[in-house]
Amino acid sequence: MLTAKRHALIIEQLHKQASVTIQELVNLMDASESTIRRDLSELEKKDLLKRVHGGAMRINDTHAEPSYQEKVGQQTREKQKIAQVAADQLNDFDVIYLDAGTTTHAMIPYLKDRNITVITNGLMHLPELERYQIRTYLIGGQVKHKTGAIVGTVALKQLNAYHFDASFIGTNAIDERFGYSTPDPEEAEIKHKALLQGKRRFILADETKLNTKSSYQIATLNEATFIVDKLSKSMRTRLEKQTTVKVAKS
Amino acid sequence: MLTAKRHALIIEQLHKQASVTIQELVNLMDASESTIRRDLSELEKKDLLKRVHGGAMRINDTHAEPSYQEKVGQQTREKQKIAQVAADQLNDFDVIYLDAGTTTHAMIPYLKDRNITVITNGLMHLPELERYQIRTYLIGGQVKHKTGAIVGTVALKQLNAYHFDASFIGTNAIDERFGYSTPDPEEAEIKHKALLQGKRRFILADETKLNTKSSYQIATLNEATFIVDKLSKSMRTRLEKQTTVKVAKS
DNA sequence: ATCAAAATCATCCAAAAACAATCATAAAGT
DNA sequence: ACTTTATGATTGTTTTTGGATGATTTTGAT
Repeated sequence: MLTAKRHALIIEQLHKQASVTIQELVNLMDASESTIRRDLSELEKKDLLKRVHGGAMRINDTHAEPSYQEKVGQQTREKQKIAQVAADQLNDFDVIYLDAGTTTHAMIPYLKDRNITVITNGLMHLPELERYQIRTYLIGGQVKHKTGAIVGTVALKQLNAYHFDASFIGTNAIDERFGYSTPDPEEAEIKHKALLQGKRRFILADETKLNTKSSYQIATLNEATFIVDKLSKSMRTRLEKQTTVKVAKS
Repeated sequence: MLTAKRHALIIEQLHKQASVTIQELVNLMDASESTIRRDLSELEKKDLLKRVHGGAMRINDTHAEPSYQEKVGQQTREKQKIAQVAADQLNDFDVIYLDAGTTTHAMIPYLKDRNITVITNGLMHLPELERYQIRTYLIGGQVKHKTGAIVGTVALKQLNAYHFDASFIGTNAIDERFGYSTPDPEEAEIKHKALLQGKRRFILADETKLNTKSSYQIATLNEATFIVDKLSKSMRTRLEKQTTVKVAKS
C-alpha cells in the first residue's frame, strides 16, 4: 500500500476514534509494525497526531477550520448581539454594503441563505463570505495591508458606481455632539461615502465607544440609525432626539 | 494508447480512488512503468495530481485553509524560472498589472525594494504582497470565491481607469494560430483588457501549455511578448514570426 | 514498593521496490 | 530527409520495508 494512503487512513481513523493502537493499524493496513511506527513518527512531526506508548492519539486543536474558530473565539458576545440586531434590519434579496471591521464581520453568518449580495471594502470578510457562499463584490482601490481594508481616492470614486439597499458601517467613537468618528481620515471618508450610498443607513458600535471622539468625523448622528448592545436610559433619551436607536435586548 | 487518453484515464481513476499505484496504472493501460512515470510527472506539473512514492494522489480541491503555504511549496522550478525572466523586464518605479494565478504569483519576491506599484485582480497575491511591503491596488468587482480572482463587468470597467507601465498575464493555453486562451470567458475578457492597458505587454506560460487551446481567446500572439521556460528550436522559430519570445536560460 | 515477564520501543541492516536519467528505436510531424 | 516526439529497456541510485537487536516502558504479581 502507498505510504501516502496509509497516512491518510491513519488520520481518518483518528478522526473517528480519538486513539488507535499500533496493532489495530497493523491489521487494518497489513503492514509491519516497523512501518506503522515510522508512519506515526512522521505524522507526529507534522503535528497531525500525538504518539503515545502503544499507538497514537488525536490532536485536538480543531486544525480543520482555524481561522473561523479563532475569530469566533475573539468575537465577543457584545459584537454577536449587535450583529444580530443589525441582521434583523435585513430583507431577503437586499444588496448591502458591509464596512471593514470586526463588528460588521459578526453579521456574516446571519446573511446565509437569504440571497443577499454584499459589497465590501474589507478583505478580512472574504473567507467568511466564501464559507457561506455569499455573492460578493469588492470595492477596488489601494490595499491598506495593515488593516486589510481598501481605501483611497480610487475606492471613493468607485463607491459612486454602487447603490445599496442598506449600509452597515462600524465606528470607533460616537459623541452626542460630534457624531461618529474614527482616527483615520481616509477611512472616515470611505465610511461616510458608503453610508450615503445606502437607502437604509446603519452605524454599529459597542457601548465602550459611547461618549468618545476620534479625530475625523464619519457622519452626524442624524445621518444613520445607531445600533448598540447596551445603553443607559438617559443616554438613550438624549440620542433619540437626534436619531433612531436600536439596542440589543440583553 | 494515445498519451492524451492515458492522461484522461489517470485523472478519471483518481476521481474514483484518491490514490493509485504505478502498478495499477501499468496493468490498467498496458504501458511500461517509464511511460506511466512520465505521465504522472506531466500531470503533476499541471497541478492535476500529486506524485508520491509508488504512485500518485488526488489533489484535494477543498483548499480550505492550508492553501497558501501549500501553494508556495508547490511552486515549481519552472514557474520560478519564468518569474525570473518576467522580473527582468521590470524597471524601478514601474506601475504594473499582475494577473491572478500561480505563475504571476512567483514574480512577487522579485518586486521587493524596487518601488514598484502593483495593480491586481488576484486575491491570492495579497498576503505575499504584504509580506514584501509592496504598494498594491486591487481591481474592484465580483469576487469569484473559487479561484480568488476579481471578475465581471464592474472589474472590466474599472480597468479603464488604470494604465500600466507593464502588464503580466498568465494563460492556460497557447496555440500558434488561436493565440492565447483560457477556459473561462469572464477571465479571458479581464485578461485581454488588462493586457491592453499596459504599455509593455507580457504573457507567461510554462511549456506544458504549448500547442494547446482553451475555449476563449485572451489575445492573439502579436499582442504581447511571450515568456516561457522552455521551447524547441523549430517552435521558437515559428512563434518568432508572429511575436517576441523570451525563454528562460536553463 | 519491587521485581520479572511481557509489551513496546528506537535503531540498525539488508532485501526489495521505486526512482531518475539515459539510451536506442520507432512513430509522427514538417 | 530531417526534426521532434513517444516509448520501453537498462543503468545505477534512492527510498521504503520488514525483521533483528537490545533498550525502555508497562503490567501484574508479590
